[in-house]
Amino acid sequence: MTENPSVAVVAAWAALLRAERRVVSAVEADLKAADLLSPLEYDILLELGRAGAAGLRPMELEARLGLAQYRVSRLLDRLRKSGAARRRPCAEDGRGALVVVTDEGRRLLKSMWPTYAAAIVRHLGARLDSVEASELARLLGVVTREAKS
Amino acid sequence: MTENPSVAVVAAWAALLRAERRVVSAVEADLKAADLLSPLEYDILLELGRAGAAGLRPMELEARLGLAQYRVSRLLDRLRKSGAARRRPCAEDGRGALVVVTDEGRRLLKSMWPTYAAAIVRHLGARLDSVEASELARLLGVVTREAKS
DNA sequence: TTTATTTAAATGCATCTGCATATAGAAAAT
DNA sequence: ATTTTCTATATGCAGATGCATTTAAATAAA
Repeated sequence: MTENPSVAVVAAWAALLRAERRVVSAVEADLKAADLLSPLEYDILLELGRAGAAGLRPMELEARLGLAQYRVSRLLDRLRKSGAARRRPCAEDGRGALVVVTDEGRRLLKSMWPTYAAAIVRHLGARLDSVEASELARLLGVVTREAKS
Repeated sequence: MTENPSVAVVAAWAALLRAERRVVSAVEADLKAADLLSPLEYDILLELGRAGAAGLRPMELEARLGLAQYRVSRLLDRLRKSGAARRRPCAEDGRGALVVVTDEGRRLLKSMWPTYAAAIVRHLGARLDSVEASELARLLGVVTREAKS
């Protein structure tokens, strides 16, 4: 036990692994049952939607969602193939791409929300009161920000 | 927005996805860099270790870790192939298996801990004080237990 | 300029995951 | 006792992920 990495931290780590597996796979199952996109694909379309007609660079998506480069590349491939997104040439950088959500993508995004929201409530919301939910969001937010001083 | 699934719940959901991706992939990277097992494999060996010579049924692992049946089956395959676990016939149930950690598995488990603990501290612990860590563990624990009344 | 270095994105290949199903033994029904 | 149904685990196959590398363009160095 090297140097006791604080029992609480290890407990939080273990709980994070377990909670994520349980909740995410349950939500994913609900979405799949309704023949919809995965949460990750939803997130990408959401970002693209916010970016509007200007589109977004894959590297930007990579940074915002914290995904590996190749993963974004292939996720976009699939969204493109399914008709939810399309590419535009990038004026400032010839290597780059700009990815834009299509109308169909927007419709899909919108149509997913009721099911998605219901799944979130069912598998996460139903287990927390609103104070707990806020606190959980806050703590998880802290975790993804900069290291403590 | 179906019925406003409480902004806080959606925030917690989004934060859970992000935090898990960031922290888990960072820890996994540290383990991989040291040529060690994944956190999931560690967990399995840990459970097997606790079960001792009696071993554990795959279905029991499935339940404890919240994993899909086929996933456990293949994870055990690999642990077996790598020499960290082995099978014993199951007396009470001819269909079943009993999986036992090997000495090599125990050594591996033990040798992993310093690196694993350091990674947990680095990528999770360093961002939380001990009160926050406990609170996070508690809230994530609540999420994996039964639904609220 | 030409050449070297870096950066954005894509891709071949091996592994892993998820789904559906197979196998085989246990428990229940007849 | 047979047959049916159910349960525990494994597995073929398709799709996804991760790694390493490629391609092509941008930037820096010469």
